[in-house]
This record gives sequence, structure tokens and C-alpha cells, in this order.
Amino acid sequence: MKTKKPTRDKILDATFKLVYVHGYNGTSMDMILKMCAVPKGSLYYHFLSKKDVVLAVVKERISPRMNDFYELKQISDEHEINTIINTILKVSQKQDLIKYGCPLNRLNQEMSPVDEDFDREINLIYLNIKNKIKVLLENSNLQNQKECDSLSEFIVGTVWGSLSLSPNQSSKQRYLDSIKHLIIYLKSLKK
Amino acid sequence: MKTKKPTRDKILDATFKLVYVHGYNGTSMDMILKMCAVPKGSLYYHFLSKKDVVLAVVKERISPRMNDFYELKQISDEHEINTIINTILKVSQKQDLIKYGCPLNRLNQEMSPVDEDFDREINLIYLNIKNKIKVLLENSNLQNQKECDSLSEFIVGTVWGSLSLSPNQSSKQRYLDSIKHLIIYLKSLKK
DNA sequence: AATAAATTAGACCATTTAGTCTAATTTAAG
DNA sequence: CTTAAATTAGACTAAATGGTCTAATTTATT
Repeated sequence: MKTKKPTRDKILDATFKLVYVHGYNGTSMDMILKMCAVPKGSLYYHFLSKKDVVLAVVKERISPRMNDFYELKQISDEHEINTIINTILKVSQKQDLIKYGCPLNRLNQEMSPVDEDFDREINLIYLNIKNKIKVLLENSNLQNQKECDSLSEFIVGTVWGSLSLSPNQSSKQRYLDSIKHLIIYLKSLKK
Repeated sequence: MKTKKPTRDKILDATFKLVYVHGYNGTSMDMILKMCAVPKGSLYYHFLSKKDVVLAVVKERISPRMNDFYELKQISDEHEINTIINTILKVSQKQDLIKYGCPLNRLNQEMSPVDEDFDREINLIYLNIKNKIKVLLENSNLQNQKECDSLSEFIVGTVWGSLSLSPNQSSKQRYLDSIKHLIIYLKSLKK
């Protein structure tokens, strides 16, 4: 027997899906209300405004999702570079990532230039992921230890960039073809 | 003495600037009208709709801008890889690219998933740039000639991706740090 | 100068937008 | 069971939105 999902959760889930595809300005409150089948009064009881809802989506949906995905847990004595490569490859198995790109990056591009609250919140998540990669790199004894910071930025930039090129034409294979070069480069840094 | 700019051009110029920063859905017709100081009747005399204006911006402003920038002209006996690297480095000198990322990529992320006309038009420009890079790579006698297509995709993805990470925090130096690794990799492919 | 065509001008309109308000209902607590 | 608090319900509002319409004006042509 399924216990019914709390209103707040229904709102956040629907908003995440809609904003992921249509963006912030392309998603209206009516679209959200219709999708989650919650009346207006309830929504504005739980949230202050549209911006408040979407910021909650960033904090309570996108952020955990990203942290889950970029868990980057070290497995036994696997080389750290391989842990990173495995995550990069895992991206190709997520259909929505291939089709629409990274939800954080999408919202970032739309909102960061025009709203500092979104910019701050999104940047926090991005820095956290970048830092996880950086720490892994530092533990892996690369040839050039000083490059770990720029290298982690390069990795995230390349993955998200490869995903962002013309969503409708995107395919798993195109992503893998492009990312192949990143993997070759990363392997060349080992030891 | 300056001859006054035609109405149509004023509309396209203002729309480009606004959509670059605020996106399609974040830019209203009133914002455009106000910025270019053209009355509504004139705008709708020259264009059918908002979408018609922005599609014209893609074709008549963004497309030439991109083709100019990615001219990728071979200079004397410079190695083709260096021609590509020079263009990648030139990106860092354009303040608006550093601050807001690639205008084509921005619009692409917002519109491609929800409008096939934008998707088609933007993809045309993207493929053209990718192909220019591919041809250069093919002329350069790389070790692995078969990889020119995926490599050109990798290059564009990495450049645009590196530009897209948190616009407000972006700086020339961060871009250069990240792109440094792409350049190292490209140089390793020479000969 | 007379006429036709191109363009400008902006008041106006229907719809959609985010958000408010009050009443009804459900849930929790004693 | 009674009462208070939490939540739902949705009609309503003011502003913004994209777009239309007709009249006035400018420009080109004869």
C-alpha cells in the first residue's frame, strides 16, 4: 500500500521535471499546478513565490541528485583516475542527461547572469563536485600535482559541454565519441 | 556624418543583446522595443512574431558572428593544430564570451528541447563550425586520421563547456586554466 | 506637385502571468 | 468530542505578455 506523497514533495518533483526541460522562465505556475494536481492555495501555503519553489528544487532535488551521481567513491585499490573515468562513462547511461544535459548546468546558464541567489546556490553545488574530483586527483599522485584544480575544472567543463551540444541531436554514441579524448588524456596523466 | 541605422537592424541588434543575457523567455517584446526605441507597429511591420525576430537574430547576427570568430584561416605554414589552438585562446580575449558564454550555446540549451525550428537553425551553425575544425584536422595528418570527427566535437564541447561553468564567477584565468589541458592534448596529437 | 507605396505610431485587446484572499476542510491534541 | 492548528480549495486581481488595428506620416515614383 502506497502512502500518499506530501504536497510539498509533489510540487518539488513536478517543478524539477518542468524546469529541467522548459527552464525557469519557460515554466509557469499553472504548468506546475496542473502537473502535480495541487491547488494554488496549497502551493503558496508551502512556498513564498515561484523563485522560492525553484530555489528549493535546486537545494532539495538537484543538489542531492548531483551528489549521488558524483559520489566518486574509491573502490578498493582502483586507481583514482579510473574512478573518475567510471563516473564520466556512467553519464552515458542516463537517458535524460544525454537528451537534456546536466540540469544544474542548464539552470545555471539561464539564471546565473540575471539572479545572484541562483548563481550562489548553483555555484555551491558545482564547487562541491569540482572539489570531490580535485581531492581524488590529489590522492592519485599525478605527474603534476599543482594542476589538480584546473584539471578538475577541465573535466567538469568537458563533460557538461559535451552534453550541451544540440540536445535534440544528442545521442549516447556522440557523447562517448567526444568524451573518449578526455579519457585518453586522463589515462596519460597516470603515475 | 552617420547615416541612421535602418529599423530592422536596430531591432536585431537590441534583441541579440537582450536574448544573449536574459534568454528567449526572459526577454519581452517591451524590453526589445524600449531598448531599440522603435514603436510596436514598426516591429510587427518588419517581423511576424517574437519567434520570427529571434530566429532572424540567429541567422543574421549570431551565425555571422560565429563564422567570423571561427574563421580558422590557415596562416602560411603554421601547423593546423596551432591554428585551432589560436582560436581557442582568442576566446579568452572576448569579455562577453568569458562572462556569458557562447550565445549560440546559451540559446541552444534553452530552445532546442522545446522548439524544433530553433533546434534546426542552431544545429546548422554548430555543424558548420564543427566541420571547419574537422577539415583542418584532416589536413594536418594526425596519428589517427579516423578520429577527426569525434575530436572536433570534443574541442567544441570543451571550449563551450568551460565557458558555461557559473558565468558570474567566470574569469579569463579560469577559462585559460581549464583549456590548458585541451591544448596539451591537442599538441600531443601532432605529427 | 500628385499619387502610391512603405513605414511609423501607439492605442487597444485577449490571454497569461505570478500572486492574494477568504472560506472550507482535514488533522492533531487534550 | 471539542477545539485549535495545519492545510486545501479555488475564485479573484493587477500587471505583464504577445499581438492587432487603423490612422498618420514619410519616402519613392511619375
